[in-house]
Amino acid sequence: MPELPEVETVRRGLLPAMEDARILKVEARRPDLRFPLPKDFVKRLTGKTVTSLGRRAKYLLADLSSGEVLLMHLGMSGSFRVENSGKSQTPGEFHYPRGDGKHDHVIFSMSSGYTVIFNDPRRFGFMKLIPRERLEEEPHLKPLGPEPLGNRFDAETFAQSLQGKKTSLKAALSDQRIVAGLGNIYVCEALHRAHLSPKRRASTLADRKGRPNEMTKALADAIRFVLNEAIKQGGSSLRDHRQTTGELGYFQHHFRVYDREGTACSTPGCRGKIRRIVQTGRSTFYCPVCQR
DNA sequence: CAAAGTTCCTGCGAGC
DNA sequence: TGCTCGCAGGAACTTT
Repeated sequence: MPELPEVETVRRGLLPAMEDARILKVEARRPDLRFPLPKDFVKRLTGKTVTSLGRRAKYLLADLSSGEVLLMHLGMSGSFRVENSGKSQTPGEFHYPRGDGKHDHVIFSMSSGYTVIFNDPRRFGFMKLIPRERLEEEPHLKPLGPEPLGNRFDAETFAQSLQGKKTSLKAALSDQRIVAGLGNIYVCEALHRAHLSPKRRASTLADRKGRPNEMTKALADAIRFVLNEAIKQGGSSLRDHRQTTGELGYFQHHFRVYDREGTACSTPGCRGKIRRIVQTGRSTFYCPVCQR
């Protein structure tokens, strides 16, 4: 669930606690998340300073004074919370944990005075330590396509990667090699805003030479727009977190199609109704009238 | 019950 | 004909 805007929101929320702060203590309360924690995990982190906290697609990267990078992924249910003198706050108001502490798996005590707690009920998240000079070869990062909000993503490169693809636009946008960081929610939202059907062949967004057309530009713009809006709103709080009592992200109030099956399409003048279909095993929400 | 992100596996069909 | 490749679909991991 955490897609690019949620991960970016988490990153910003963690900055005051982590950036330029030393890790005084690490507690790993279980030996594994999705994968076993790295060997000597606690030892390799303790006493090190986080020199910067970055993001690539849905991954967080903490640069350490030891020359290693702590790579973190939230999986589907991972969250961080930041605590200080008994009070807790959410990083960027995203993903407030249930508060039972039951799934608090990794705890960092920082020299900033904050404690950073990684909570992940479903344990699809993971943490990994990588020497900085080997970041290029990291198997999780290597296949990733351009950052949608970065300079290397534009209609030209987008068209080139869609050229000749027989797969649907939904599948193409979900493919992290084409553009990195979108998940089910923002794929649906971007396609709706670009008025393009999730079932449309990806290759129709490039000409024979792989050049962009109006649709390519519209979709690239819609992707950037929807991600920027979501980041402004502090991300989305997701359906299986709706019972939580803490601060939430607000972007879900801006969903135009996601989880809105049967509701009227919000496109001005459109009389369509939002439909749900299943593509490559996942729900797709779209308007069959204004998305072509 | 299905939902989420990622990776891996199988099987189909198109095209060479 | 037989091979490779792209793509679809499903399984797996886990919990509410």
